[in-house]
Amino acid sequence: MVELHTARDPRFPPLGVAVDVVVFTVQEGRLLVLLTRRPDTPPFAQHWSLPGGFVAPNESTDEAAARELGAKAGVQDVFLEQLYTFSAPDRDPRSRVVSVAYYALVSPDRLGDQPGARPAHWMQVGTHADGELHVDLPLEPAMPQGLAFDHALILRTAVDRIRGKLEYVPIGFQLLEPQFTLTELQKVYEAVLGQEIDKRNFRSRLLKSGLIRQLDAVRKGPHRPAKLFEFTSRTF
Amino acid sequence: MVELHTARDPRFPPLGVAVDVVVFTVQEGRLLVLLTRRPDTPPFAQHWSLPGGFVAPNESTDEAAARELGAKAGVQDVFLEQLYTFSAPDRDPRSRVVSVAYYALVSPDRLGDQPGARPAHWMQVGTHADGELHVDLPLEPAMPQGLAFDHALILRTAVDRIRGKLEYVPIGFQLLEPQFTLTELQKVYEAVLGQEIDKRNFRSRLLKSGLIRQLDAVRKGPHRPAKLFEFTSRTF
DNA sequence: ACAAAAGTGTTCGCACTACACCCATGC
DNA sequence: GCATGGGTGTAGTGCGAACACTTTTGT
Repeated sequence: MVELHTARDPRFPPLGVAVDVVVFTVQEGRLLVLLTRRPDTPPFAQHWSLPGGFVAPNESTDEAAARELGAKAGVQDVFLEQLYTFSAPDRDPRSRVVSVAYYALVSPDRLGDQPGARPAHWMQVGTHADGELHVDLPLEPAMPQGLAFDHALILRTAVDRIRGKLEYVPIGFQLLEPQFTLTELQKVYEAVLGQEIDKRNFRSRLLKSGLIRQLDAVRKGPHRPAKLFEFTSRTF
Repeated sequence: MVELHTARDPRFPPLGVAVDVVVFTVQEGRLLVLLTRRPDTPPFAQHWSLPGGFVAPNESTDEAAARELGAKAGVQDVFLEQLYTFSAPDRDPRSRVVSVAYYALVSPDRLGDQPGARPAHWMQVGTHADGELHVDLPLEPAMPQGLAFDHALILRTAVDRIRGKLEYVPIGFQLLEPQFTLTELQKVYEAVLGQEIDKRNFRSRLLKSGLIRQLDAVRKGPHRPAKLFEFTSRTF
């Protein structure tokens, strides 16, 4: 802890502390992550990067992450949890910056306009057959490849986390509107996990779990209407 | 991230960054945690606290935690993982300090002398019937009660983590010598989980898992000798 | 009537739980 | 021979995995 110095010990100067937020959503069966464009100046000029920013003196990293989420994605009161802290001394080539990474889950209906000053876009996170991830960065001419800083590592860590967590914590509903059909819920699971799920097993498991409750309404579509469900509790 | 300023933006000054390490060991069926004594000066004068210290400019938090572990507990090359980052603005009343907490698992045979300048002691972590934790702090006269800073929260987070992790990752062997008996392993599990385990179920589960291999040696004692085992891999 | 998505049950194997007695050794 | 910890098996139950066809609606 803090014993080695009282005010400032020159061997241990304060460091830059930032938050980076991996914002996920699922649309049309695809897992999407929000990326922003780096400025035209080095380092990583014009690369894509995770939204993030420095922590202010009077706020926790949780608050800084929530603030970033509002500023860059235009959303509030969404699922947001700490992921991991990345601290390699050279992760930012300009100066020492420790990044406390967060991940957020946002349902498409809560996505507002993106008020960010620089462009922010939703990119699909795909899974190769060998388990490797790839982000579908647009291949504009002369577009730099790869994510800025160590953001590819942060993204991979975040995807691993939500996949592991999805299997034993009901976080899937964070990516859906309050009312949903079982097929919609299954599509979310499949998008996050990157693999298909058996429909009958999925449905019986969810119904037995007591996590969801059937409503008296249906979603009409071009075919047979689907029963609507809601989660029994929005907190857990 | 770094985009908001290049060198230094006065709204986002650098912050103190420290590591705190929750070092666990198991001895005689008791889960122990290493605590150090705060100095005689505020804040938290003479309170017990987790070992920790500031992060140097040229090291990662992983390296800082390993360095702390060597300095305060006298051990190297032990299991050490990042736990969580604690960042409440007022968690250190003197100045803003963000703490990246780690937890370590050390087997008793690897514990060396404690080279720390101030006293460090192993305190038992017990579990009440209602699930609450308690640390058996020595009740010296005029001894301040409770851990310094937010260290009670960090400890509780660490205990929850190793309990959850023990059930699906083989971390138990980190707390044992390379060769061990099944009873010794079971005692470790019971100490960490804070509850008793059925002997037959425990043994059949471990043997079926393939994680351990029986050796041709036995541990002699005052009674029937016990077969010795080792873990099939020391990495996972 | 046809296309498309919704909805539904059974079997099988495995893992977890509960539970009680004999065995090998030192003293 | 006795005290002490080491070592073993079975029955019951619940959960996840595999697997294919019928139903309902819109067009």
